[in-house]
Amino acid sequence: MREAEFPQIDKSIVADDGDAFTFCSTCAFSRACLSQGMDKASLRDLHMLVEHVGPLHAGDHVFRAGDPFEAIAAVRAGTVKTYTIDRDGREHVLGFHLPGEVIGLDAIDGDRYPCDAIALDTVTLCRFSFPRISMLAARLPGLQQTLFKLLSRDIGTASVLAGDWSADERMAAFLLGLSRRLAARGFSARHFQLTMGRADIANYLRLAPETVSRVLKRFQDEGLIRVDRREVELVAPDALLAVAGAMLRD
Amino acid sequence: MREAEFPQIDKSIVADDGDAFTFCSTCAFSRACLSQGMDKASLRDLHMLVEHVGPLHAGDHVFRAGDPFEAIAAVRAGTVKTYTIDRDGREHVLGFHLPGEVIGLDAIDGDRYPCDAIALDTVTLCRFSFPRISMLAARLPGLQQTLFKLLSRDIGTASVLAGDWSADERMAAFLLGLSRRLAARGFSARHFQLTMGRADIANYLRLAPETVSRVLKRFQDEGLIRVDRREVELVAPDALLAVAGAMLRD
DNA sequence: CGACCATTTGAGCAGGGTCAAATCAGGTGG
DNA sequence: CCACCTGATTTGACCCTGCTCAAATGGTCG
Repeated sequence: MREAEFPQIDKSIVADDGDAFTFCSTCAFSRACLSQGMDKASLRDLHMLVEHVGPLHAGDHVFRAGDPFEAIAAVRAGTVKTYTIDRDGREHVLGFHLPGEVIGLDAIDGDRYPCDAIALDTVTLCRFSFPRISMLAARLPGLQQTLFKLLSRDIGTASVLAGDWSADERMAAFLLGLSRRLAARGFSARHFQLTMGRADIANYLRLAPETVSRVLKRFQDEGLIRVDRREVELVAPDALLAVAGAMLRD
Repeated sequence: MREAEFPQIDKSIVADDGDAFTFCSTCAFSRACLSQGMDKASLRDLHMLVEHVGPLHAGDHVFRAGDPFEAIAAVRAGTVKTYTIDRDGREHVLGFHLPGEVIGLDAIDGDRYPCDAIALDTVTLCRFSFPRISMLAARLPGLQQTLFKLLSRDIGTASVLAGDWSADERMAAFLLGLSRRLAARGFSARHFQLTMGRADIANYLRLAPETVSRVLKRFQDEGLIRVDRREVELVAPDALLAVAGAMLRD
């Protein structure tokens, strides 16, 4: 049922020398590398150092804060939440990572992961040893560029979230952001499941869970969305975009 | 007067073949590269593609949002503010960049700078063509690693700022952050000048200027700091750290 | 001295947080 | 098949931090 919704994950590639191999086309690397015109031999080199992980189940950790940093990982299926627990015991949700997205990049600086990564549902991953992928990146300009871009993009994302936006702006941008990211992977942009609870959404958006609940309800009353439990339908995405305002359009 | 406060900027290096050249030791690259044990010949290669820029004066732009992205830059002297102006005309201060820090990293993803960078006082820079430094990074593992780390660190910094901290926590962390960064470059950790106005600080911390003013005053009344105009003295850094709490210690 | 700008100070307001209670979906056991 | 338990979500009432608006202060430079 859930599986059926997934777009094709793997892609068959025939290398120039005639050798065929299978490449997971969900992970950011393959997509980015393919789009950067990386040749097939290089794709195969990249493929060689991938370690497929999972399936993990809801609540399983991908890595924990303090673990020695060895690898970054691309989500193939499911949702991963990254978060920290500060000295006062408060949790800070850093992000939700959908299929195709890469986690662990913030660990490069420092030799340990600075946050926890936990599966919110059934998750599979591609794991890339960081020393090895750096080494490969030195040989493959396209890969190096891809890594630089992934890192750079995360800076931008974090900066936007750091802005002083209203609860409405945050919520609207969050929904549209999910929608766009899901659409980019072949899922429906209009109708999707929230894989995380209200408390996680609230924490991520720096709001109280009660506020998330109220804003969602108001959005529904205003005809912008329809929500039922964790199921969301964007009824008027354009109106939602207007609410998100500068947070998305900048 | 101001100049005298600056620690030594340039460092003389004698390459293995006996050639001597001067290397600016303020910029993050040289520091990081030196500490990564990069050999002298490589340092010279890096030095070859540096373009020294400036001095720029308060109000001069280093680059503007929308300019084609060509280069990243390390601040040698002065303070650079990065900010965006959103569709509603509101300014969002992204950061203040002190000597030794690198700007333009968030432009790598996308072919244009996503923000404006403006000098707050007299600024000099080292400019590195990005295509050329990437190419060099492919040859020099230490440089590639340095770039990855710089990018990764900025993700972490932005994530912390995105948290939901109180005005007191933000202000305390801001002051201590400046202090630490200045100290790392050889300036006094206890006594320094704010090169930015209250409005900029407020905007950066997502507070109102009035709140910044009030919090600073209260910190002074409580004996944590002494402020006069733009001059700050950290009277009780440890107490300030306690106020910053999890924002800095995590 | 006077204009100008940044900063401070004061008073009042409100967005969103907190606390507590009600509701509801899903899982369990009878 | 239904009562019951559990944890998530919603709803209501109230409060507080930090914002807004406005006016005062004070330093700087012609």
